[in-house]
Amino acid sequence: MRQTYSFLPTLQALVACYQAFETYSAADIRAMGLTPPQFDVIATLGNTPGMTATELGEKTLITKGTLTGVVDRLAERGWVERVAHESDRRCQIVRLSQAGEKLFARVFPKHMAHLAAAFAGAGATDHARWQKALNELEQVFRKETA
Amino acid sequence: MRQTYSFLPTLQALVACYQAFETYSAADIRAMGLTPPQFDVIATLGNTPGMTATELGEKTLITKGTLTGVVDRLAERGWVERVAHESDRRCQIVRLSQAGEKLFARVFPKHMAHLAAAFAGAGATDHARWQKALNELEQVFRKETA
DNA sequence: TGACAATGGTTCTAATGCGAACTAAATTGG
DNA sequence: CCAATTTAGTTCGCATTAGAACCATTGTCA
Repeated sequence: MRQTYSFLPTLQALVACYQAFETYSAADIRAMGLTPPQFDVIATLGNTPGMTATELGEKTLITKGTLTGVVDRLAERGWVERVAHESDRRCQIVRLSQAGEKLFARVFPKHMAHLAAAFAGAGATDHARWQKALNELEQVFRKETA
Repeated sequence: MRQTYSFLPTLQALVACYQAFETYSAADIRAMGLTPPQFDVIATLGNTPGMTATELGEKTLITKGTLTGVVDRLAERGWVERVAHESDRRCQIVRLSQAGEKLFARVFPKHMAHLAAAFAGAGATDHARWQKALNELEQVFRKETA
């Protein structure tokens, strides 16, 4: 009777795939003393002059309530700093500190290499097919919300 | 220089797709007064005589440390119960209570309908293509771990 | 200009989430 | 048959997570 739902295998595959990625990626990130969201923020801020907290949340897919805490802990460790926005006093610009830049230079290439190792056998055709499938599937859930 | 990493768009698509699913699915589940992990447990236990906590964790992809708390809260509300395993005193069988069965009968079809609505336009060919892509991608991360 | 809605962040609560340390029970090897 | 190892669950510490309530600031519009 479970099989009346023909979409379940697709959803199970999506969740299993995402979990596998998370596990593979997070192990490497934690070994460097960071959490996945912390790494996301550092990676997003790297090679930029900084950005609004809202913009940072959009890029990292972290909700604003959560982002406050993540940035707090990164700021405590001296890797990011909050500076006032020039024209809009509601905004805060979040950017890497000097130490943050150094951290970025150390951990970002390292993690990219870790990911690249996993994709060693994949070609451009594979990536195109995967991206097409994922984008289609994403639209399945977005069209209902809109 | 970001573009030296040809796999990043694939990973971004995976994360975005998963997030879209989570958001779409969780909204419906929360509206029924449950959290996504709680729904997973209820759905997994439905139409079964119950199972070991380890087995439940494997099916729901919830780590054992987390599962303890999830089952605790479901047990407090009277939806699941823990019973001793017959031969192995280390194990506990987790199963739905009477109230849990009623809850399952109420929320499971409802949520399946919600998901089915999203997949309304998708055919068997689409599902086959999506599953193939997701399984391939999952193996990318698993082959390194093994 | 002055009520009023919209936006940007913080704070709060409840629930995950993971890894590591821990207890109890079962299994294995010699 | 006993010591050493494995397995099943719980507990703990720390960090995230979503959503709602909240404050301050900005934008809109009559």
